[in-house]
Amino acid sequence: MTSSKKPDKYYAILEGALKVFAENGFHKSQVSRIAKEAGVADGTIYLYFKKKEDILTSLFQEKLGELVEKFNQGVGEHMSARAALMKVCEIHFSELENNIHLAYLTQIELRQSDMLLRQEIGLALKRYIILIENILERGKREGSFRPDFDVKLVRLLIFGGMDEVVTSWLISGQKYSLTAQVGPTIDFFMKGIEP
Amino acid sequence: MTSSKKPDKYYAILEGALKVFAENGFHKSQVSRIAKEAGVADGTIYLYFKKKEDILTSLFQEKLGELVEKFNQGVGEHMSARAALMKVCEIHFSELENNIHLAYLTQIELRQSDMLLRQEIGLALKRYIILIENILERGKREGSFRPDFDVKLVRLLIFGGMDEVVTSWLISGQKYSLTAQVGPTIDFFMKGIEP
Amino acid sequence: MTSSKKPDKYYAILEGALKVFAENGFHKSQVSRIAKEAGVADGTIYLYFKKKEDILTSLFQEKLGELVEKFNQGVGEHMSARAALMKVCEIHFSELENNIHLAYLTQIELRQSDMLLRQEIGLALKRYIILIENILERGKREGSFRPDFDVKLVRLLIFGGMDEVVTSWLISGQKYSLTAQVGPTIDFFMKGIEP
Amino acid sequence: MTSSKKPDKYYAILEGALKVFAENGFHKSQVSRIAKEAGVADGTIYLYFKKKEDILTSLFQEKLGELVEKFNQGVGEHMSARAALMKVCEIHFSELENNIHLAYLTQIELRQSDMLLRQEIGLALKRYIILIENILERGKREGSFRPDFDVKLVRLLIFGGMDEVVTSWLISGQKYSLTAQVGPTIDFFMKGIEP
DNA sequence: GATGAATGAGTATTCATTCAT
DNA sequence: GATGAATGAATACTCATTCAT
Repeated sequence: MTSSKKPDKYYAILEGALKVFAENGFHKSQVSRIAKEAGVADGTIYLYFKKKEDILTSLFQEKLGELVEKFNQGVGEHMSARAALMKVCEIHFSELENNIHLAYLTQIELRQSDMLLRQEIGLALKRYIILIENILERGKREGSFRPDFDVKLVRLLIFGGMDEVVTSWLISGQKYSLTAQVGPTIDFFMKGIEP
Repeated sequence: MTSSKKPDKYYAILEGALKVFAENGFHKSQVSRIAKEAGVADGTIYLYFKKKEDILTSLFQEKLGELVEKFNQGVGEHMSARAALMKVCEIHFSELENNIHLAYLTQIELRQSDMLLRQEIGLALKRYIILIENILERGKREGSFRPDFDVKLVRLLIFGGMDEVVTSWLISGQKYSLTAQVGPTIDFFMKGIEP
Repeated sequence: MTSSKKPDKYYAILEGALKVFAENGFHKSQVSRIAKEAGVADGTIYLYFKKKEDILTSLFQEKLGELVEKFNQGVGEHMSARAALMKVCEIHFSELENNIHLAYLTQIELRQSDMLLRQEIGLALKRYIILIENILERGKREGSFRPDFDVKLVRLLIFGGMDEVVTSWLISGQKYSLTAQVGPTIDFFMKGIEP
Repeated sequence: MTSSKKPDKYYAILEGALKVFAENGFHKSQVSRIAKEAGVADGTIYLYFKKKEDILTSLFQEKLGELVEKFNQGVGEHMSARAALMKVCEIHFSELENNIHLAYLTQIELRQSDMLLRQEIGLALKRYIILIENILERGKREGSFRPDFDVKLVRLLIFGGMDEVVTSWLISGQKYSLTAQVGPTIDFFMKGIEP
């Protein structure tokens, strides 16, 4: 349970920023627009954030933190490795399908060119990455997965695959159901394409 | 055969931009910096490109066009579907491993937030996408791949997987060999992780 | 006897301002910094002063008032005009030498560009000016000074001379004794440079 | 002869700044106002000056340079020391009386609180200072001045005196003739006030 | 075609001042 | 009286784009 020590306005600004960034992208978003969206004065933003970029960074950390939390709550140790992997994919797809602003944030804004930012994101995602790797290792131990694959590489391939599916769905205009792709996706991860 | 109708300066500017964008990112790159790098006057750029953004777009089109060309040249109809898929992965990894500026461009800059840009990129990549899909369909027909997977979905999963491997390699500081990952990657695509 | 009708906080703020202004100059001094220095809340300052500029004005008036008071107390009617003039110079130099913040205030901050402010300062200094003029006139009457100089002009020349000596001493980094200059200064005022 | 290497716009901006600074003071002068006064675009200013403050600095240097030049041209070695001193005072008073904007600049703006700036001004004035000291020393050698005064101190007293006379004249609203004060001023410097 | 000096629109950030508590 | 969180006006500076030469 995360006790929210931060004042309401902090979150109001983040929510405003989430909307404005999703609509215009970081660079085309004006601070004053975020302030208006959050219902505060321009200057108030600077009581909570040092620079415009800090809003983006904090937004990532808060939102990715929440997301990672959901993965950790949704996936239990009692599940079979395969079931756990499916759960991960379900949560990944459904959370983003149900929160289009968050989807924009993660699939589009997250890919900023700033190397520093990328590395911060990496940290925020670390727990998610570890969760997937743990499942893979557990599957190997339990014998439900092949014993001979490189966990780190496969983790990248699985994460990258899901990520691309979400991005494609987003860019295409969300014309189809993302959660409907969970089954076939897991099927591919498990069996590959070899007959 | 690409008959280069464009004057030398056009390409000089693109090469300058490739370097400058890779070093600073699109938004932090000044047009005058690109001009200096290309050895032309600031104003000259506007004889070849309408806006700063057009440089980026043209750069994508030229560079992705060359890349796609390499895929098409490297992958023959005579190859088995499996061999073709491996060839695709080989080219994908080796071309980016051998051209770090291009890698930055595709893995980092390509992910700018502009939706329009993303769609243009989609078009530039279309032939690559089709190439992969053709291989998948050929494999199905030939019986070397399973007959029951969704080609479009699997294409996303394969492309996304490779893409993530490249990005991870790039962000980590290119500490290991990217081409060494071709074998295990294709192995995963073929067999999945099921024992 | 100055009955201090003003509450302690009024003076606390002025002392804080004296320090902050001396360190940063008026324009680069933040009100909140003065508040912190004075140990009060930002808003409290506005219970005692209408605007930031008023702090400066009040500071001048208080400090110059004290200074003028010292001149009036130090210089008696019983003294010879020459002795009185020397006393003025002694007090002028020693008071500023012994209070470096006050020296910064009078020699640097006092010279702000605001015409209104300059005129207020003129008023605050009026009693000092009159004191000097009185001495000059008394000297003329007593016959200890020449009868044929313009009192107002000479007062400017004397005041300006002392002022420049102080400023020079301050800017040079207070490397030498200011009070040691009293003798030669008065000597020049009395005899000029003619042999 | 100073060959003006700088382009016209450089001087146009300085003249605009001289006017605007004199009217409003440095801190209350907007860059865009200076640009308008100079007949150039806002951005053009930054082709010639790095920061707003640089305009002020350059202005000082140019204007004080011109002024010092006039002193050096007006005062010859053939003059008696006394005549030379009178010439200095004449030029000092008449140049400022005839150029009210310059008077504001030197008497008001020059007294900014920035220590760095003050020291730059000191350098720009150095040649003037040396000129006065040379006259004083020549007078001592020639026997037309007393042999026993401190040149540096007397230079401060003379410069400070003249300076105060100018400032007083300026603040009072230029109600009287400044040049009419030359005679009595020199008289005081020569003879002091002793009978 | 080529130049690069000139343009001027656009915006993050600061900080004096207010006012609900 | 005292507080300090909130306000929002104000502006130096950048840089993509233009256009006279």
